Amino acid sequence: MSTSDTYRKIYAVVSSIPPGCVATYGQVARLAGLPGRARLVGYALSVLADKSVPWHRVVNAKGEISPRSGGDGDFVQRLRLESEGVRFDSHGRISLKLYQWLP
DNA sequence: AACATGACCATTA
DNA sequence: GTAATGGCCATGT
Repeated sequence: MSTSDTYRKIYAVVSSIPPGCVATYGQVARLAGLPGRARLVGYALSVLADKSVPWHRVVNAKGEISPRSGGDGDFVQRLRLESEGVRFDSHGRISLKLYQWLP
C-alpha cells in the first residue's frame, strides 16, 4: 500500500458525498478506513487539484468552514454549499443535525 | 535522520 | 462558552 492509495481512498469517499449534504473530516477518515487520521484528510484535500472531487462538502467537527492557506478557498466553499441549498446560521456555521451525511 | 508545518478531533479543566 | 493537551501522519527543508 502506498500513500497514493490512501489519498485515492479519501478522494473516493469525498466523491461519494451526495449534493446538499456535508461530512466532517473525522467522518471521512473513518469511512475511508483511516480512523483517527482526520488530519490526513485535511492534508489530502490541501494538495488536491482535481475539480471532480466535491471538497467543499467537507467541513470540520464544529460544522464550520476551516480556514486554509490558499486565497479564495474558504470563500468559494461557502458559496458552493449555499448554491447546493446548505444554509449557514448567524455564526457562519452549518447545522450538522440537518445536513451531515449519514451513510 | 531530525524538525517544523498543516483545510483535524476528542478530552479535560 | 473558551483554552490547553495529546494523538495522528504526509511533506518539505
